[in-house]
Amino acid sequence: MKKTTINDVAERAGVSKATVSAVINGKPTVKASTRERVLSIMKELNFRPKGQARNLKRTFIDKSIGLLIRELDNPFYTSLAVGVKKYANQHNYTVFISSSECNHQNEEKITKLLVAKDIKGTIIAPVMNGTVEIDHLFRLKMLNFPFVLLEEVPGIQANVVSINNIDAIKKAVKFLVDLGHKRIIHFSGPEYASHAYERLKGFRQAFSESPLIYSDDLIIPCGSHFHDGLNKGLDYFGKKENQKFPMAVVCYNDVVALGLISALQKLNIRVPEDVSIIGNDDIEFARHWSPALTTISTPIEELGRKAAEILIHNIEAKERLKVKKLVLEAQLIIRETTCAVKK
Amino acid sequence: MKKTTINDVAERAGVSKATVSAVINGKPTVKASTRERVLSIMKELNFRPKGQARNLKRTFIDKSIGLLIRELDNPFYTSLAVGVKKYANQHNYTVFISSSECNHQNEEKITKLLVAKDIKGTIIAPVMNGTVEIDHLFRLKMLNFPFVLLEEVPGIQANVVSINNIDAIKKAVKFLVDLGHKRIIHFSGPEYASHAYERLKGFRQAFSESPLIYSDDLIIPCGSHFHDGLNKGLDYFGKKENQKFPMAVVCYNDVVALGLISALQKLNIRVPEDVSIIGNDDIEFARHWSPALTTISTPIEELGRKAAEILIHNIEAKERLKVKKLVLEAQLIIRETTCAVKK
DNA sequence: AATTAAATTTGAACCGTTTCAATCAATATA
DNA sequence: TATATTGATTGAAACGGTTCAAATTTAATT
Repeated sequence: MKKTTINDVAERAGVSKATVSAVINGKPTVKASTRERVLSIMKELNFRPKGQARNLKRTFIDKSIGLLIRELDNPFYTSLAVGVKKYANQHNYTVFISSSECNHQNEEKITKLLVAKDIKGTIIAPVMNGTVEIDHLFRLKMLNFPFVLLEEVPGIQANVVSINNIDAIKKAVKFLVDLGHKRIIHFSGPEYASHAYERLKGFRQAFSESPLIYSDDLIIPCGSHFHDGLNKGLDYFGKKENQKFPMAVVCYNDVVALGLISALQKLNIRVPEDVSIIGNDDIEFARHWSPALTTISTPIEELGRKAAEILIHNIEAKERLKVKKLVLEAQLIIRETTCAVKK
Repeated sequence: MKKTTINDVAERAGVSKATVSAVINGKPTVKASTRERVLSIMKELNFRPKGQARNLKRTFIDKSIGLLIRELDNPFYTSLAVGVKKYANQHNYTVFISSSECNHQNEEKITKLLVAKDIKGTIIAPVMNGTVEIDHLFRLKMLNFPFVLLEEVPGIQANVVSINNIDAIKKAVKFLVDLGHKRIIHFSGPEYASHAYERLKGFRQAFSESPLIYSDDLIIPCGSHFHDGLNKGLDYFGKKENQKFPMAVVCYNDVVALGLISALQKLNIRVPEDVSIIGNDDIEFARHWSPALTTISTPIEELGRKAAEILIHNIEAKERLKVKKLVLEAQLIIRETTCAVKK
């Protein structure tokens, strides 16, 4: 069962394929009656001219980049996309976003498609759940397909723009320690998301640089959504043995932190007097919540903008460029969900 | 300044282009030393094999659809994308999202790219700011490129899946009227977004079906973000002459409604005793806010799923299909930001 | 060294369009 | 009526890869 081609249309219409082509492209030279006939046969045969073949001969100015994210409904990636888009649009590039949903197969499939479709380059937030798979990245390098990673991938020499998540969490923990907190726990993010992993790592490192002693039960596996924070919060703080106040929780992200606050309100536990809370991302809701959320502000939009900048620079470069690594710093924003421990 | 092609590489490496092709595709038949040589020349010449040309001959299973949205950072489109993605992934399709940012030129450019890249079809949330431009949609029809619209576009006979926004707002207004409200205003959305326009239209129609009398100053132009609701709220209710309580506000969307609530809290105006508020979308935050937001729940994810279903059905259909129109109904969710007017 | 088998490489056809100089048809002009 | 002009159509050559049967080279066997 072959697809119908321009030849089929031409034959059926009793004209040459050059004429059909002229109709497709709206050339004014073709006679009205011919055009009508060809058009109706195109419709009848459900003819879809193959874009790939068309672009082979004609010169089609095509400025397009990909943005391969991990999750669609994570505000982190929304901000990121906004940053990418702003820079890209200024430079006349169209961006196509696709999500791997943290599945490696998907990531691979998407990169293949980007290459197949002759997208000019892509930004990738790589899936990194335990085992690192990098074959597809090597492939991109072999094909000289420009890309920039939003995270360092072991074994791959490539452009990376990332946020210093480890340091960010360390700042948060240090802040709490300085406030006199002795009991600090972490509501951690989805395992597959590697910035979640980094935040976890930062949490551990912070302990080793403080008088506190780390133990694995300080990590409460949570997730990335409001209901994760809410449910895990109800679950954890619903148990009497966990209510050793005052204490503090560093959350994977703001949405989880807000969910946790709701949980604590339902349980009549005071924020911040009983439990201090620190979020991560500084989404718009964070500052408007009551109490306003203390959080770590990661320059996400900036991250996107920088990534786009490097990518587009690579795409348009004549010569081969040196690989570039860029690390953006996060910042602690102190609001109302943290307070000092009373002596 | 020509691009380097497979011929350049072949010549430089002293092999035939068939061999270079074999290297590109990782065929195991090529001798290791040859592979190395070719590879290094590919790198030296910065050779990027043209995907379009590659796919001409080989058979590459390519299941991809586009999703053309209006705004990146609008939760409406995030939910929509999730719905589309769920259905698409089940059927092995990859979705590429791109945003027009409500600019017509962009919309046109994106559709052109989708066609050029041989994406198999697309879902479109058309920009509709006043003047309707439909040339690009006609073009899609001519090329038999499958698409489904998320809104009826006058003059275009196409698949449409939409939400009955008009009726949704009418339900909201009727509910308020039944509660005894006499003064009901509308914080309207961005002018370019046509569902914002529909909601406005529903608001007007609701008046004509009630004892109330419509007047244009009941419409407060606002926007779609939290800060829009917040700032407009402070602005409007900061003025003494607008404080005719009790009254009610129907908001363009939830985020605006939540912003408005924050504004009222700052102004020490009670919700819902002084001002009843109704949102739109039923985002996750709505139910968790305090007070929990009364809102209109639009089946957004369902909208996306249905659109994807129809699109993919069209893509895979052998014969030409009849155009399909589907309207999904919204539902009023009563929570804590609305109350009856005391006699 | 001759023969056979296995490993590499290659020439030429092909994929489905666009392009454009050349041709053919229709109309206007002398 | 012959000729020039304009309008429509077309044939054949690209475009930049992939494919695969056939040719060539290298290694193994007798």
